[in-house]
Amino acid sequence: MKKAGTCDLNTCFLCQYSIPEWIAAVSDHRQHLFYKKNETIFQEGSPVKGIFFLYDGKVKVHKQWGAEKELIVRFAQKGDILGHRGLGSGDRLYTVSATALEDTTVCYTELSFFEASLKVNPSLALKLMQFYADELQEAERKMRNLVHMDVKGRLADALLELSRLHKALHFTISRQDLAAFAGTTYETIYRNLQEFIAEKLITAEGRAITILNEKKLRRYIVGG
Amino acid sequence: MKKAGTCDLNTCFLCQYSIPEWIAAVSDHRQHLFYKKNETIFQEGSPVKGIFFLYDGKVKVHKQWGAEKELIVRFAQKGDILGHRGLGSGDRLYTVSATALEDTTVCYTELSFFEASLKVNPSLALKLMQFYADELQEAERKMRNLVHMDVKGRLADALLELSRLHKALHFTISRQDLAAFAGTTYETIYRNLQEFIAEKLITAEGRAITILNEKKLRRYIVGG
DNA sequence: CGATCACTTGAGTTTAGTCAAAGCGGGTGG
DNA sequence: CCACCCGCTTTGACTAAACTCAAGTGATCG
Repeated sequence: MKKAGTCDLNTCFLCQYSIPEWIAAVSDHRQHLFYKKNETIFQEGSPVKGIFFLYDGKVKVHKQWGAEKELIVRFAQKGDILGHRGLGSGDRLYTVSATALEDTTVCYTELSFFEASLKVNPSLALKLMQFYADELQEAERKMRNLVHMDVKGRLADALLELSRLHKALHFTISRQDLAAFAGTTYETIYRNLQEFIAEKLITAEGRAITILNEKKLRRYIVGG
Repeated sequence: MKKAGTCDLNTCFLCQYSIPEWIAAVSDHRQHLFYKKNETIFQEGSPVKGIFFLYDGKVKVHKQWGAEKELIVRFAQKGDILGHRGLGSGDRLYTVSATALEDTTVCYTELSFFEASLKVNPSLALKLMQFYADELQEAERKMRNLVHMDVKGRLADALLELSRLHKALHFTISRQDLAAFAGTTYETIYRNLQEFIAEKLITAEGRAITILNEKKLRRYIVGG
């Protein structure tokens, strides 16, 4: 990780919702940090120091289980907030890790300054609240899927979500990460991807995946 | 559901965090509603009209899957907020249902008034944000458990959480609900409960469950 | 007294997780 | 240049957890 220049005011959450009186303070308190591919931005269990806004790059947010296993909770895109799970009422420890999937630039703010911003700026707090509400809904939808859908359905859901995130039918992801995102194992993902390829719903060349038939893919998500 | 009297100012979230100028308005805009056991408070998929605060009773918050299957997302206790998932940025539809587990009184507020309160009262918004952050953490922890823990571990976790919610080692819950909470089926829960009983970690008389050995129960939650 | 409903138990099936091994570049250093 | 090693992919075989189905049991209620 190394430091870099400053952030244009309209990319991140914090800046977009800054009230005029506060813009100067925001400029003073934020800094740009640069992370290389595969570098850890923060680690589950370590104390929360600050909040990150993703300025450029891709980041996975994941929870560990034992040494080997993980669950990817979310992929963050440009403009997204990172580290906000630390704002709860419990211990100030990260409950997830964040790892750069490509070279990534973030806009970083000390926790204390961010909390001060929230107090001073109700519309920021409101916006953040809304963001949480959305994340919570999504998390609960995923929980239901994990319980009631089979792996193939979850994989279809994961692929469609990735496509939505990238705003394209084509994107890149390792099978390992796909497995951790769909909540299953490498081999199972491998076999199910093969099936989707055989059905001509997708193509895959290494990590590059293209969705060919979104509609049929979506059928796997229905269930009862 | 029928209407009832008014709410003492200190039970719910909304009232506790009311700023002085707003208390009169809060009094005008809230009302008490009474729900009988098993009555639906709101239904997944229907439009969000307002926010509820649980004044007395127990409520399950659940997501449906097909006709038969459900997942219980959370049990609400006195003072808890209900319906807050509707505050996200998407459609204003409930993404979960809420059903009274016993006779229940709630303090109800129109959505528009609640949103106005949030704008006027930053500490309410902040408090709610923190609440969401906690819920999100918990939801993500549960997701990880669903993926990586076996049923016995999830049941142990569910039992301990219920005990924590009731602030007692003794509580009452149907096996059906226990299954929906742990993300599994009736029969599987039944068999695993038998095992816990055989190991003298709990007792169960019908729906009444008592935890005998919290420490050993907790061991089932560890995993890797 | 029959019907209904939840509880209890057994048996069979299935999905997906585990383990193991072979294949396949691609890069590195001898 | 070749041999080797590493990491990822591919595939097969086995295993086990837990879901499903089905049927028996017992209690309750009209």
